Amino acid sequence: MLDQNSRLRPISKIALQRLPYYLNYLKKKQKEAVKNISAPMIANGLSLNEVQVRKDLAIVSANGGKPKTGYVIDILIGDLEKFLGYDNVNQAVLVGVGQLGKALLSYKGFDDYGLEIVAAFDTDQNKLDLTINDKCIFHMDKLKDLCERLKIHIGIITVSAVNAQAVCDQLIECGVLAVWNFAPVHLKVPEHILVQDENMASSLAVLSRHLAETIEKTN
Amino acid sequence: MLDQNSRLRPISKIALQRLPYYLNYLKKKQKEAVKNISAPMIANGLSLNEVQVRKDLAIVSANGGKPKTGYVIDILIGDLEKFLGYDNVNQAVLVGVGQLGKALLSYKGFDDYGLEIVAAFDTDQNKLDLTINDKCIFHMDKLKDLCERLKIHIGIITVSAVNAQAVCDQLIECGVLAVWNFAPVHLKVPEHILVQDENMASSLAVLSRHLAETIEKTN
DNA sequence: TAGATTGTTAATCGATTAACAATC
DNA sequence: TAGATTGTTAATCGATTAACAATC
Repeated sequence: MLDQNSRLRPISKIALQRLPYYLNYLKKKQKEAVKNISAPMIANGLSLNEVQVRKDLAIVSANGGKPKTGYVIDILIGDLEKFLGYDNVNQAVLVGVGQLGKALLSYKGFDDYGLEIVAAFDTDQNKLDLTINDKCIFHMDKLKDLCERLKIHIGIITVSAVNAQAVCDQLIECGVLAVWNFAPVHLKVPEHILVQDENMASSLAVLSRHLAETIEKTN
Repeated sequence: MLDQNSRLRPISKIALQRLPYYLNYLKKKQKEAVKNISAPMIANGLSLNEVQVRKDLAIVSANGGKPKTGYVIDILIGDLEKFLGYDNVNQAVLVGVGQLGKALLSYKGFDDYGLEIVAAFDTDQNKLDLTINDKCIFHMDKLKDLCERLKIHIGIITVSAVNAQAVCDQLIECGVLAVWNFAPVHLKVPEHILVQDENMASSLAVLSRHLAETIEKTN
């Protein structure tokens, strides 16, 4: 139960990352006209432990659930969206307009998660002044001016591994507080800056190993 | 130290995901003509604990390091690449040729990680028989035939959240053993099937919260 | 009332970090 | 030899899961 006049409730990163799964599941159930839902039900739907679900929801839920009936689904969805900050929009810039950069620029779904990419940057002359999904592509020269003027706090890095650290340094110089890094490198940043890695090489390592183990077992 | 005639060395998922970072760092140093490298050096370069680095390398390295000098960088790189299976190629199919699917199809870098996307599938008539980066796009009808014929073990899901579970079920039906899931949903799969999630909604939750916390502190 | 479910405290598990002997 | 570094055992830390009283 979350008291009204509280500050931000502490939550671990790993728990935080589970919340969008709850939200997705609850919205699905909501569409099926389900009105109440219990932790054991959610746990079953998402293959989680039911105590874990209850603990996660205790952080998020303003008024908690009721024994026997569980949580009111509409209220719980609202609490999750509020906790995840989907109501207030965070603006971001994207650096590196390659295939992946273009894909992220084109993606319309970020609105739902409270993210707005306001502009993209690249050094390639051929890409400049193009528009993708109504987002302009500027030269890196203009990064600082735009970020400071619009008080941008999120930088998305979709440049190659070799350039990622330099771009990261520039973004921080421009006042960015959180970096979404798609380059397969470790970025060194000051203590108060957050780097969220989306490292496909790491994911592929997990996939490849699972296959190796599975195939070994069948021998 | 890894004895020659061993089976696959056990490793935790979280340690496995660190290995590509080591590899990237070592290759960078190799380019700088560094010949030997120590765990404390790597730990410093990647902002990790040095004991953790040594334990990770102990799993991967065939002959270990030497006190005082550390590891021979060329050998360690070879050991890592072998451990990660970058020498033998895993074939994959991709389902869902939207913006993200196209970006992944276009990406040339997967070769380096031992992944080859052999074909893509969609249900949209307009996308069929197109070719992206030499990869054909087929109708879902042809999924099973192709997967079974080529013995495909990896399925990449880049369809929308609502369709992801159905696509996942089909892939498993086709003999896929590991699923790389870009849809922001939890997929239910049999025990022996691995799902590796690339959930951008989870990442955004982390970014958004960091901003909320940082901004709260400045008030 | 009976029992499903909540919220929370205690126990377990796994990963990280500290301590330390061995060695090049 | 002296000391940096290795590999490993022990201690710590945090997250997950089990146990249980409270309650609708």
